[in-house]
Amino acid sequence: MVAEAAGVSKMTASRVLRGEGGYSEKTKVLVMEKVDQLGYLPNKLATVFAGDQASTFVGVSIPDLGNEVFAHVLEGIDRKLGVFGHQTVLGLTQHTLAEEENWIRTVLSWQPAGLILTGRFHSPTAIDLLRNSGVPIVEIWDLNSSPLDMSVGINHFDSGFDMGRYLVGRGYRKIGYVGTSHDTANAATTRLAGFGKAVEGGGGEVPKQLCLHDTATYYPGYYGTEQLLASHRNIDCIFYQNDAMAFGGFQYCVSRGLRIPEDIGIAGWGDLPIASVLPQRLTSMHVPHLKLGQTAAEMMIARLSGEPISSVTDIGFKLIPGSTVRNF
Amino acid sequence: MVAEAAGVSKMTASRVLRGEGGYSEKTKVLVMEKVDQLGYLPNKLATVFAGDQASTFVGVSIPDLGNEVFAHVLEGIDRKLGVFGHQTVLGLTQHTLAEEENWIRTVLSWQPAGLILTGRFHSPTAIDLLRNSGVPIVEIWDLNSSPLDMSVGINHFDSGFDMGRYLVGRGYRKIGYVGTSHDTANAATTRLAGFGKAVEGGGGEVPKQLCLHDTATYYPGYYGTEQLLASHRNIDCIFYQNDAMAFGGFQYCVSRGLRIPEDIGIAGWGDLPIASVLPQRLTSMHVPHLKLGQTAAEMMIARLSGEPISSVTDIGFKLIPGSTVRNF
DNA sequence: AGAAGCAAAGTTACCGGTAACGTAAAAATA
DNA sequence: TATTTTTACGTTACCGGTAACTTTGCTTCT
Repeated sequence: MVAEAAGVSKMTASRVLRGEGGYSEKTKVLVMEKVDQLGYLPNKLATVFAGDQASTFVGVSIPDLGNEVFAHVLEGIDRKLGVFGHQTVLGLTQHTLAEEENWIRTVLSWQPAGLILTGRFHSPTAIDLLRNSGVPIVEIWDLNSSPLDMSVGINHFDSGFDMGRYLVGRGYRKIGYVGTSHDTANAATTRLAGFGKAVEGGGGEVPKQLCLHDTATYYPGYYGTEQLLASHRNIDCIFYQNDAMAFGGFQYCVSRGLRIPEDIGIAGWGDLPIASVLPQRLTSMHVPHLKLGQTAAEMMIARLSGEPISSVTDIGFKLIPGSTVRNF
Repeated sequence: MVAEAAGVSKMTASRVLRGEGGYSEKTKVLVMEKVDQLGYLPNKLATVFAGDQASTFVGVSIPDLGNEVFAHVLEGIDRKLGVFGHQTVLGLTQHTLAEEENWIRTVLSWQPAGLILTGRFHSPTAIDLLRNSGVPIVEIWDLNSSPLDMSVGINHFDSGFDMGRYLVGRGYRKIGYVGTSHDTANAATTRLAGFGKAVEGGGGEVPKQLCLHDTATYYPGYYGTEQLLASHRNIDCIFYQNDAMAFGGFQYCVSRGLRIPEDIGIAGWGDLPIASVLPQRLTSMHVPHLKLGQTAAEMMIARLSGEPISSVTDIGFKLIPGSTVRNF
């Protein structure tokens, strides 16, 4: 420690730095002088390593940032964590459990205060690691009713089901789905399952078009729609993985001269900002992304400070009728 | 260290774990057995703290993630860093130097391998901290020709200037600007300065509409356009801070029955994915965001491994003519 | 058989903080 | 004035790894 250049023991310097008392005013001034002079910064590694202080890292895994939804969730998390003096260690898992597992191993070796993971599916090894680590864990996005530790999110199956029931209720029967596909089951998969159940239960069918290994954004929505419509006849409505894809699909339909909702209905999911400026209000499903992230961070903080909290929080969703599906 | 449960000294266990030799096969098996059994994970804090190994953290500061541009840059950085075994410690600075300074102080106390900072403006204290720390630093986004250490990005003044000259060349003279505004000068400010110079130098003028403390995305583009057009007459073209805002403005103009580009020209910036699905090709400025992030990470890695690199990389931009400005 | 060489360990010290305890001098009290 | 208490420090040990050095026991060679 450089502050012994002030001619005191490092213990005294440590006391001054932490302001815990037990030193004279004279000594304090002397030490602080040297601190300024040398631009001394404490080494947090040492404190945390010695176990004298808890770590302030929180590992946060996110599938990808090309999807606005996750970018907002991450923003919510990091902002809230920052307020409480915690730092985010980011991990982009690219929708694969193997990447997640690797990242978990690495982050755990850094002795984090906790982990926030997107999704409720993890590799068996990852689950072992997590259980063994003993650190607080929040699983987000896909509500896990029996979480490893804590969970915040929504029930994606139900949200898909509700949308399916709504569209069937509007009289649609051949409702296409356009989304992306990855190696790992995820929330979108669950949503689609719920959607399919509702539509098929209502006497309809769901032709699917999955854009493999693509990011759920505008252009895949555009070309996915093109492919879907080329391979199926009489589709009367399309449900998209999210609003960005729905917007891409919307533009494709418009470019083909299709009237919305007269010729074809369009439904998105997520209620992203872009929906606020479309010529028609997009039928969608509102999910409070930023709040979800903030809640995850708050649950983590609460757990770290020993406050009692319920381990599962359903953040809820709300169907937005919009005008891109018919409303007879 | 738990592996001494195997009945060997911790040094022997350490040797086995690192595979550096000097132990018998029997001992190796014994130790590895215990490792598996106990789910042992090495404590990186200890290794790095002792100085026996370099840290694998890289601090990355980003203004906000609501702006897709930065989300993509971050994605590029994190992916590339991950490939080389480094972790991103995120800092969202909310466009303020004070936040950045606080974050820098905290991250430096964690002994990071390096820092990647967005922008070339930093508080004086921050600059002191950075200089003193001795860690490699990459300033991104806004090209800094005399960087603290390294810099990757584009010359925003020039990119604004080029766009201004282009629009003047298309015959526009009263070209509005819609963007956001924050306490700190940033790349958008610089861009606007270049734009203003070109337009005014060409005999035009630039009425401005700045959305204070808002995120540069769709809706501010929409309402900013409304305000701009309400407070100025005869605006023949609008230049936006980015494509998302331009899209919001585009929608506002369409909703008002304005024809594009006949009644009003629209120019964005950044060439975001959304531009790929619009009914008209948006006039914009292409910037390789993902590549920018990757390059930043590569420069950092190169510096860390002692490879010689040039400290300033101009990643370049390219004007996309599009069809939202007239093309006579 | 004795010396030399080598493989397979063990020992010690250190990184930079802080807890816990020790101590000398000054201040308060008897 | 003698004794206790308090203030203002200093010392030692520890966190979990690893570098550098030492020790032990077994081969191998002369």
